[in-house]
Amino acid sequence: MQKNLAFLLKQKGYKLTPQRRAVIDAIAKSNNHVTPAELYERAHSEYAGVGLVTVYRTLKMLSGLGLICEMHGEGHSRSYLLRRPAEHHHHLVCSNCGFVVDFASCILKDLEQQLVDRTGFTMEDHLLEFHGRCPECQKAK
Amino acid sequence: MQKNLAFLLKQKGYKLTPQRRAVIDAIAKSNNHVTPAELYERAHSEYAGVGLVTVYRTLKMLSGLGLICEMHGEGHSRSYLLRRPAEHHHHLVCSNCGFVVDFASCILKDLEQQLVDRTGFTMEDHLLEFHGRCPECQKAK
DNA sequence: GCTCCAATTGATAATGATTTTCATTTAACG
DNA sequence: CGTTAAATGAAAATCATTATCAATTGGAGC
Repeated sequence: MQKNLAFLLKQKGYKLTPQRRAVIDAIAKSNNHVTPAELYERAHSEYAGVGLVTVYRTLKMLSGLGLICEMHGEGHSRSYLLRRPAEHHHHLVCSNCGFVVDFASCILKDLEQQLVDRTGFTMEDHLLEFHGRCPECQKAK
Repeated sequence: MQKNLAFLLKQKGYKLTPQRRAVIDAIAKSNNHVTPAELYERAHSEYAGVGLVTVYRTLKMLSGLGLICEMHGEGHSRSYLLRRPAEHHHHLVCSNCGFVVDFASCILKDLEQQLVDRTGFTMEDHLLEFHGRCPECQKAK
């Protein structure tokens, strides 16, 4: 289990229940994005006392704390989740197997400034994802 | 009603029903992105013979033809839709009122190439959205 | 105009993801 | 230990979206 995550939870005044432990464990162990349902399956098999509802609640909490982040897919439009490498970053996702590569890019700063100048918007956030085929899946096909 | 859209439909071998007319009208008239539910409301009030199911079906068809495109939001994660200015482009969305500015940007080509070189992925698509406050909403607040 | 047939339709039911409700349990504190 | 607010699971409630299916209809050919 990720000591830092668990510790941070306590710090923020959240109780550290075995259910949350199980969910956090399951996220920490997965090196891809996962759906709440998948996460439930994994967490539940480790510790039977975890319900799907609690998975949703825990994910919302972790998301609120900025410890995980949501994924937005192409066609699906169902929300996925992924562990976050702390700083601002973006995702490159394999459309076949779901493998995710994180990358940090501030190439957008220029573009952002151009848009601000042109439109008068104030910027809050942006969303950038690339979709393609990872090397493994290229071989497989 | 958008003559070009209706005409294109016919060209592609789709029947031009009054229901579809109403839905296309409603999209063409709205200058923001709209949910299927909103669209149903508008189309239905114009022509009562339009059901929600038909809205979904028509949207899927239009999307397949590349005449409209889906939006992926921040928190919501429900799929939105917007009329499309034909070519590849991205969106700048006001997080308050939903006003959308389209912009074309190929600034991503460089980044895309970098990622290809570094990861071995083949690229299929990407998703880029900026979120902020439009000038109107800045004033209002 | 009329006929005909595949395409289209709406009502309804089904599905699937997420949220709410609520009575019960429990972590963390003293 | 005892207390208490927070957290829990089960079940029901909400949503958005899709599938089913019998009835309707656009439009090509006459």
